[in-house]
Amino acid sequence: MQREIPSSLLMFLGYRAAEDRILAALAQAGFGDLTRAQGRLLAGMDDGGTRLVVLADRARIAKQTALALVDRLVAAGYVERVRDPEDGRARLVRLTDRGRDILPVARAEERLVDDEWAAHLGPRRMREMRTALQDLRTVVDP
Amino acid sequence: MQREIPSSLLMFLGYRAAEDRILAALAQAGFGDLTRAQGRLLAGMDDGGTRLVVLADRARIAKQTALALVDRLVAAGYVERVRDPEDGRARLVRLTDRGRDILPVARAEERLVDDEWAAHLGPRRMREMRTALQDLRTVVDP
DNA sequence: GCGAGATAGTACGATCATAGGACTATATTC
DNA sequence: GAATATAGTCCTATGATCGTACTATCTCGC
Repeated sequence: MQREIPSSLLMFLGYRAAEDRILAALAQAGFGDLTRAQGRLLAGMDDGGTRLVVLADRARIAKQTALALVDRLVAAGYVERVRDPEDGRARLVRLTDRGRDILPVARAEERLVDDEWAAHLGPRRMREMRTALQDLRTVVDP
Repeated sequence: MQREIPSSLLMFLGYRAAEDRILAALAQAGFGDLTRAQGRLLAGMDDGGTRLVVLADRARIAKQTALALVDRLVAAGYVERVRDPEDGRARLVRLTDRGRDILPVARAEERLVDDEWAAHLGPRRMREMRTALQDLRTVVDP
């Protein structure tokens, strides 16, 4: 009798496979210099710019780490820092035009992966899995 | 209308939360020197020892990376290297007595997390989510 | 208004994680 | 037995990660 595989490990496999796919698609589209950690940071950006601490929080990293990643992204021309009009301490990290070109590629691949998973499970089970995962957010992402 | 959250991101949240919990439990039990990457490597070990390339494959890292992690784990006294009787090129990475003490702690916390999730979703939905995740392995973990 | 405490960003420095390239020893295949 | 594949290793370079600590700014209670 085989030990039960923890749900979290199953999630790791899915997450990691999807991330690999997105990174590969980005490389294909000319964004081969993006690293995994940079990608995770970018995934947390919203239109109009995002504060460093928010990015760090979303990517589950310390703000010093986020700072280093943003520095690299700035150097690569993907994001820029602008003043936050609402808070003199803060600055907003915002996508440049080049950075904005990443989004459609990443989202298309994200969507493709989701569609493949849905094709494998069938629409009903896929929907159920997704709602279950979403419901777990209250436990997992407080 | 909010953009749909990709399933893979939902999985990341779950995986990461569980990993944090396990790491915290291990630290509590006196294994505070274990890092995230070391933990992921240890999670891939089976009784009787495991080859480096297998560990690398399971943790989704290059064998050079696995080598470095095993070196640290050896130095920390958690694993040892023994000859592989079936292959002169290979060596088996095996848990020491101290390393074996990690397992019950990690598994108990793993289980606790799974139980909490089940309590939140209810047994039926938890079961459905798990089987869906398991079915995705053929797509995601070829 | 003002002072105490919280928060945003940053800097420094140490350590770990990660992998490309290349090499050796052993196995496998034909 | 020769050609090829595989397991482990070394060297090296780069990236990721965070503890500690500091400054500037904001917020809240008085």
